[in-house]
Amino acid sequence: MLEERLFEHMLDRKFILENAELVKRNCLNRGAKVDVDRFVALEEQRKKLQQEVEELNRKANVTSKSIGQAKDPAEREARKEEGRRLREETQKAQAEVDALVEQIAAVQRLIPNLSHPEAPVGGDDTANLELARGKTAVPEFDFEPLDHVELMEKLDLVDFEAGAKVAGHGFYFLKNDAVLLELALQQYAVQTLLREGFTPITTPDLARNEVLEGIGFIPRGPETQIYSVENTDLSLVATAEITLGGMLADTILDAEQLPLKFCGISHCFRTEAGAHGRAARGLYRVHQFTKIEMFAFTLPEESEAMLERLRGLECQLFDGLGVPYRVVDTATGDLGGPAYRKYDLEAWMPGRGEFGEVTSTSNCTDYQARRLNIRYRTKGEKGTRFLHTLNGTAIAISRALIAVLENFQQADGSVVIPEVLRPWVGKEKIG
RNA sequence: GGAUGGGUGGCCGAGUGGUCUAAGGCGGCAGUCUUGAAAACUGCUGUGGGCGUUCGCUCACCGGGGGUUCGAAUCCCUCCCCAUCCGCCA
Repeated sequence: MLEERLFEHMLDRKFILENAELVKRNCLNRGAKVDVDRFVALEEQRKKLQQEVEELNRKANVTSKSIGQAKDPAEREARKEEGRRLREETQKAQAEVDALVEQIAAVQRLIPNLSHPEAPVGGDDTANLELARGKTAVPEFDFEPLDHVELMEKLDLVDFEAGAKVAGHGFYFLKNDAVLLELALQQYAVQTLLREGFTPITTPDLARNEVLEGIGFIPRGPETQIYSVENTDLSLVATAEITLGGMLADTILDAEQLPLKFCGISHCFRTEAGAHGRAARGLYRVHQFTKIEMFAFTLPEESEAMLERLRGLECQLFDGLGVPYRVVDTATGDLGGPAYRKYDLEAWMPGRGEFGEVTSTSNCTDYQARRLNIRYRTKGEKGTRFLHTLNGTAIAISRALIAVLENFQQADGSVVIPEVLRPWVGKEKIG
């Protein structure tokens, strides 16, 4: 019961007002510096002023309506004057409200989603909690394993120099069997999800900034990860999550239609501002890659089960590939703005000798739905409610390539193709 | 890129300055009838907010923003989107 109420008003102004302490604690856990008290004070002031505006509006409406009926010209003039006075007053009060709303929104934008009670509390990724390991054991090599950059260059699978020449550092050309591998990984992911009832979709690679903001990105912020297109309100998408969520913006669905599950294929563009140096070698942190993304719209009471399902699918995909990985429950400080709970899959990367993130799945509850105005209607019930959105990586090509190549490398420098990919690659081995 | 026509409630669609309520239809819900269902008939039926002890009252919303006016779906400006045709093009 309590939880249901929680979802219903999550992070709208009323909820924040009525649960200021809870919101404050959550901001602290997430490392979000937000002045919740100021929000409450401003919002209370706004509510009072808003009521005054509405009362003035009501009076002005009454006056206006009476003019059409007044016969006497002098009487009409007098009422017009009264109307003018009222409208002027309204405008003044409204301007005050607008100014308040702007200040309130500025604070509100900084407030992250609530957090799942079981999500590990902590400031950053060092507080993340390992939940499980994949079916495949971390490989023991009887030789010194190469990292994917060395492997790919030896096998003529990539051209980083040409990428840098054409588009700058962080861009690359895939070549030869790497291209077949990319296509195979796409097929493998899409075919798997098709069997699970997902609707395959290719999406635009650009989106309006409004949509980016609805999903929770800040396109023109100082630390943005987003490429903006000059002289437009468009940005290159950092993930198909943006376009898939935006696809249903301003939509009211019937409850029976839910859940909707999409499997989107798009390119992803990231500036990676300030991320140079650390783990930046090769394909790990690049400005462009292809990604197969899962996205689900669900009823509020079904989103937690859906998150487990998306995580299960990610495990299934990487178990199927034969790539060793661990599942991590993301700590509150590392959740970002929209996620209520997030699991990452981290694949073993022999070249680095450590685990590296390859997928991420989040339950964003109604945080994105509220900002994008995506609701549902239940038969026989009055009104509408915000639905829940979830996203999860099926396969991010660049990082999946690292994991596959590094784990399947042989002593002679060749790479065995995972069995599930062979139908599309058309061979058993590269090199 | 050029031309033209459009954007109205869950959907379709009327509405070019003022009768309190955005016509009508479809869909949906309820009722009558029926053994049950369908059909027919009758009634109800937009979203969000505020106030009020049930009934209710009220504000905003006709693609977005701005303007004219006492009063705008309607007039003006601007932007966006959609359709059709032409041009260009993978």
